[in-house]
Amino acid sequence: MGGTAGIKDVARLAGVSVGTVSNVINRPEVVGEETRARVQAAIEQLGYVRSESARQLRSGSSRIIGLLVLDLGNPFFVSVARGAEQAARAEGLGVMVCNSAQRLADEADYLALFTEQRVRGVLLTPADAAGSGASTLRRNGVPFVLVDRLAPGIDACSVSVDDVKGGALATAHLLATGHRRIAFAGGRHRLQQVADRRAGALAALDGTDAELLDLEVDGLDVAAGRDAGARLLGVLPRPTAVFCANDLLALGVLQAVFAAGLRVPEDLAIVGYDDIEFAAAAAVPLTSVRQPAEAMGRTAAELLAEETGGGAHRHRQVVFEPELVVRRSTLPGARPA
Amino acid sequence: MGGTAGIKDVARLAGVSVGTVSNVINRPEVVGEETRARVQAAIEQLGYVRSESARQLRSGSSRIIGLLVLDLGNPFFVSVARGAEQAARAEGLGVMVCNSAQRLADEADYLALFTEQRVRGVLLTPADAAGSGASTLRRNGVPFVLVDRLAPGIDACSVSVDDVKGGALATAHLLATGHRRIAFAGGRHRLQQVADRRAGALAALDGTDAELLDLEVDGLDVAAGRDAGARLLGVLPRPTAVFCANDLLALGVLQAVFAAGLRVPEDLAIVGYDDIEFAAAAAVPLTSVRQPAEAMGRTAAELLAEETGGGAHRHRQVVFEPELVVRRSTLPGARPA
DNA sequence: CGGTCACCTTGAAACGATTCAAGTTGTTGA
DNA sequence: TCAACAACTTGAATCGTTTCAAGGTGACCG
Repeated sequence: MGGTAGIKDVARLAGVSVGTVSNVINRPEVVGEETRARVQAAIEQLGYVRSESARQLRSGSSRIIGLLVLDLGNPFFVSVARGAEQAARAEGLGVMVCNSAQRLADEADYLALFTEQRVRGVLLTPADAAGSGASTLRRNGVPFVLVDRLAPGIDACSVSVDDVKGGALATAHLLATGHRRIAFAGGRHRLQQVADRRAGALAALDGTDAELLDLEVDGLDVAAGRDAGARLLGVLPRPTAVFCANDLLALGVLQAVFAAGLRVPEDLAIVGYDDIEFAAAAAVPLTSVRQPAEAMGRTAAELLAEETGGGAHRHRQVVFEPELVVRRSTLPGARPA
Repeated sequence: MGGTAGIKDVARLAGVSVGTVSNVINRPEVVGEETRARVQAAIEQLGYVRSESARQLRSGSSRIIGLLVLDLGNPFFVSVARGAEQAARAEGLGVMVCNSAQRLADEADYLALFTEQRVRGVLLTPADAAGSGASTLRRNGVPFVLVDRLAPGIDACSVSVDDVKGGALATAHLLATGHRRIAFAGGRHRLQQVADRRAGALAALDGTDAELLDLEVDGLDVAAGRDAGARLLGVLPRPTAVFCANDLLALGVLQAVFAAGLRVPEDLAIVGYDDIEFAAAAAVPLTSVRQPAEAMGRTAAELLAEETGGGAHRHRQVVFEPELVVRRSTLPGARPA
């Protein structure tokens, strides 16, 4: 036992050549039945485990794909990862999940790690609008699929959701329920997704008498939401609704509203984005824009598998549709006049 | 460019031997200044990236550690992963995060993947009480640290929290706020953590006139909690409080209570476990038992680094203390007589 | 009986790095 | 002038696989 037995040891014990052992492992059908059994027995007996690095070095291809997500603390990305993992397993591939936490430096580090590992390919949720990560990969010849992001001008596959439309859906809903003074928690964030959702909101507002108040945030998590919520409540005249760039922010805003002794949706209506599971379980169940997270992960992994699978492949841009889920946090009803 | 330049190409371009290039990369201080600059330039120019599999094959040691968690959908484990990642980076190591989803078959698959990769070591949250994963790793000579689990009888490091104590804390709190009929959502689950929390609850109840009702669950997520909650409300006489094996269950129970038109804590008090961020943001903020998730991940990675770092090492069992965080879901007050 | 074929097995040449004993310079001190 | 030494560089051996041309055997056919 011990991880130290090599293919040579197996060959010696079974009384065959190393080539035959390799065949038993990789192309059992070409090996004679009796020989195969003898080799299998030797493998068992020695506890032989093949060295993936040697395999990869010689054969040139890796069995793992890298997945770099923007924020593992956001259940949305966890769902994406789950979907990717499922699809990858179906192809016999492993997934190495890493978290850039929206830091460009970390993104670069992980991409370098992936490149050194010669992973089969990378599923990337880019941390910046410029797409520096994508160009690094391109330069190094690493196949990749952009996730949660269109790839305009970048010659690659991508899987995304129409965020402009999502932002418009959310905002149209707020308009329809009578709001005219609406805040956008997300401000002028550098993430494309946030900018798109905001653009959708502006588009929905266009031609109405309603106005949008930009509320800067300094992260996209619950803590940032609490902070933004507290600031929002100080704004006069106070907006009657807030559209948050994601559900984590929305949950934070909700906490801030409660901490101030106010009510949702009476004093402030809230719309989130992503429809994570916790949005439905919140203090006041959150209206949110749902994205098909698992399907995105799955599709991305499938596109990558196709691209690196040897067959024909043309880059594709898969765009999913967002869907508004209305819950109590925007329930029309008694609001200040 | 392209990922195809090897160390030989660099050597040729720089007009030196491959040994020197290797030295520039790994031991720059032994190379003459002028040569080093020339080699660096060649590396840049060719976009050379060293092949990790070749490096690993020859040098025998990998730069990545595997982390296999029970449930990535549980923010508790995401925090553990974050902690592990931090510590790993500090040691110059990468982390490959995988999700066994509590399925033994998946656990086995991922451990096999880690073993083939010859990872530096594995951080394992075992999916069964028997510790089959641990013995697989032991048999293959892969160093590992158990996470969120004591290692009784297993000769390995471990990082855990005193779950019996946590269960006792939660239950003592319920007793102190007047409850006598308490349900335990988690039933006779095969996970050691769940069993321990239940044991702690029983211990706290010992010698009192209170009773514990086992409520089976068929997962440890929000959906299972909703289901268990619905069943709980049908039990007569209805328990006045429920202690849930984790916060996801608790959030699900909370939803079920609301769906039935009842109130928390008046009709049912709820205590969760883990104190995930969403517990505080819930419909009714949840009382919960906090575990130092990031510290656990960090410590586990450090122990592994020490064990595989070459220096002296003796296996250690690090046990953290749980801490009760009281919130509104158990606020003493009007309860049915 | 020779030729063909199917079937199985062999063994050596990669893959791309690291390592290390040995070699080459250049400098210093006696 | 030479020995000793420091500073740097070299190139071959090696890690554990996969791959593949070539070899061996026996069966079958004409």
